[in-house]
Amino acid sequence: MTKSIPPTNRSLPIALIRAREGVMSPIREMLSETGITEQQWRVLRVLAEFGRMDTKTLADRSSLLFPSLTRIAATLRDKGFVTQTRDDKDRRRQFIEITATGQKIIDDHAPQAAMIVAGFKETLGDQDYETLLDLLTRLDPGAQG
Amino acid sequence: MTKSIPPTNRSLPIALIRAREGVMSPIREMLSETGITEQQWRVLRVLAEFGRMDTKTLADRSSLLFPSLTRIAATLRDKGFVTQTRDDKDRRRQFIEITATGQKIIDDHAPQAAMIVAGFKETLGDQDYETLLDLLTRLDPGAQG
DNA sequence: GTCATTTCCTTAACATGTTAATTGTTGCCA
DNA sequence: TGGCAACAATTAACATGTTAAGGAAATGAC
Repeated sequence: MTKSIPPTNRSLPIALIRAREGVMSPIREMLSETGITEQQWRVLRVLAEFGRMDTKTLADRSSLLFPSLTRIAATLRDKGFVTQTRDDKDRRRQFIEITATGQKIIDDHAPQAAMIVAGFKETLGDQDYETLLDLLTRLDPGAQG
Repeated sequence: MTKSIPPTNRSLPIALIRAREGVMSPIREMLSETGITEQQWRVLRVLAEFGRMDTKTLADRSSLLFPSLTRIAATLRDKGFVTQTRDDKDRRRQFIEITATGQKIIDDHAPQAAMIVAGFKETLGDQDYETLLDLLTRLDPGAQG
């Protein structure tokens, strides 16, 4: 019994990629009319949910690496969806806040996003859906617990 | 009861991203010494498992889009890990095959990859691991069933 | 106070993801 | 056979992922 890697059709990394693609495809389609990307949407959602915060916290909550967030923040600022302000007490740090224009993007598309997610919840069933979220969380070393 | 999107910590797309990052991080670390990327590894694995095949099938089995595969195939060819040959009967099509050098990359690192995956299997337990794979597959519209 | 260290953020460089446009071939059919 | 639709693959353009290096500001030892 050799210890070879599993066939690709039962590979966890590939399964994760395909599932993500399946979930993101309709969301990307929905976002295409807004002109913002999936990651920009994620940043706006975090800002809408938690309010003004520093860049490190934002990167963590958005699951983005710093270099990506730097670019995305610049893009969103240029589009007028967020504002960037320096921390006067520590001028290295920076705070980011969603604007009314950015909030409108969220408000206008949140219902449709909710419907898409509800569709997947229905596909799996409420119980399996929660089970899936729990199992995924257990693969995330950053999750507390 | 407003129908708003779920908080980001119970968001399916974000949970998928974080789980993928948790799983891929040690695999990327393992691959860093080989000089190939995670996607290049995936392509080589598919070729090692199924043998010579046309580009469309390879893209499908590797879960890669065509433009990505074009670049990756060129990179792997330059590194001597795969060969590309035109189909004489239909000169639009192309076949890709792993070389002995490429196969050696797989052979040399497959055990370590297997150990990493086994670690996650142990983390979740055999039962939950299989459950997770099943649930993920149900989110993939490309999966038959 | 000064300098090395640390921290936060940005840039750089390269690979991939994504969509759209383009090129080269094949097949069809009037 | 001539022309057009369909197809395979590439290229282009832009955004992000990833790692490494760089720059500015704060911290701490002395």
